[in-house]
Amino acid sequence: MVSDKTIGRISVYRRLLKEVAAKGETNVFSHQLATMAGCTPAQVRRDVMTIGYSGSPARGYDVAELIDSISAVLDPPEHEGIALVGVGNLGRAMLSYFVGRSPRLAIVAAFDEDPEKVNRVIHGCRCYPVNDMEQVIRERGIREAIIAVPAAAAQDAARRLVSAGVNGLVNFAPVRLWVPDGVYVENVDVTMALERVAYFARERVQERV
Amino acid sequence: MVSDKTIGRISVYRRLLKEVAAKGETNVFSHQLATMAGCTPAQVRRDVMTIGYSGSPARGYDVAELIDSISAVLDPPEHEGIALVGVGNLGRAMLSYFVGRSPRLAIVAAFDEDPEKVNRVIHGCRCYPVNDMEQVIRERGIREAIIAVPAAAAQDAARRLVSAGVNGLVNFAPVRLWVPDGVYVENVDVTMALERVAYFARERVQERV
DNA sequence: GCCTGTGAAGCTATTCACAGCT
DNA sequence: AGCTGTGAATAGCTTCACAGGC
Repeated sequence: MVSDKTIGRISVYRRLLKEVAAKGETNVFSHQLATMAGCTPAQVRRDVMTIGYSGSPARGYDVAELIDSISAVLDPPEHEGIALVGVGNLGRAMLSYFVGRSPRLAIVAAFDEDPEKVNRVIHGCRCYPVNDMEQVIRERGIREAIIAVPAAAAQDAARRLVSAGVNGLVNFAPVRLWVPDGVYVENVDVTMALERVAYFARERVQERV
Repeated sequence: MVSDKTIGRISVYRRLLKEVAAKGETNVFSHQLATMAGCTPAQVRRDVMTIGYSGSPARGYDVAELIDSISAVLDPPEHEGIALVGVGNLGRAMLSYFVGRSPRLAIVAAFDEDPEKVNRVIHGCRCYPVNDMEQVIRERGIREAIIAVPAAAAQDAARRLVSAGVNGLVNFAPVRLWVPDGVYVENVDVTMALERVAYFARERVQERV
């Protein structure tokens, strides 16, 4: 079991490595990856060690091999479909964001209660009525979902998703979700992010005085 | 100086406290807040201590006073306007999200290069052409910004924002931004969040076997 | 009895520093 | 000379556990 911090960073490394590969580079040193990722070389080496890959002192890491090693950890053994609940502005942003991304993780079903959206295909993804949620999720064997509904509707969405078999959630609603043990929730809290930025932006300025 | 973890949690506490206040409760115990926030009572007490508030063993914390103490840390001394760069789906989601929120932090100017959007008012916020960015930000004394543009445009947006005086950024683009010392960047990395959820959702299931 | 405030302990994550390799 | 891999040290964060108060 790898720590959540390391999982987050290797996800970033992989994205950077793909950029490096696109430039035609075949090898990369820990200090280069560290500069790109905004962390220390020691951190990169420790993370790489954690996932069981190793490079050579002479050439650093083989870009393609490191991408494969990271993918072996991050990627599900087979394609996994993701559900999206809520096709408002945020939901559509998620759809356009994940269109044409990693084939292993793609949004395959969206849910909304707006009759205008239901049964239409939005950004390449079919939108179902909320009432069909349990059925579609079971049929497709969906295990992860993105909650992009207003705060008041989030808990109920989570409950229904979990009851249909979902055990991983990305939650954009500004509420703490109650879920059974064994369900993993990652909260993306924009208000918190903004308040944090406002605080540290102020503090940093004062620091320099 | 308070740690970023604590700043994040007290932002959550404040939101929860406002819910508690709305129910008419005037006092709350650390274990109640902890349950709502998904952390331990000791953590709550430590955070409250850090920001210099204290409750009473008999009544716990006074809800209104604790909200005020948190606000004294989090809120800027006077109203601060925030800029939004990129009025696509994600940008509009941010606008509707922050409409009618805390009066202390509000999006006061949006920027986009789409002529269809420029000079219109969207969700109550005026949209300016990207070319006016420096000028509007200087005139309004804006210090924080949200970057909601595609990855390829993010670094340039950051550069222009910082050159105009912004020193706090919430970045939704999946790239690491290069900014001078003294500028605080909070990355909201949705791909990372989703990959993490996929990983831990899988691991947790295996754990139970 | 059940709460808060807090020193001290415990844990986790990060960084150091250097042996070993090319 | 400059890199990786990694045990050891450090730093930072969380939890324990209990004194003190109502």
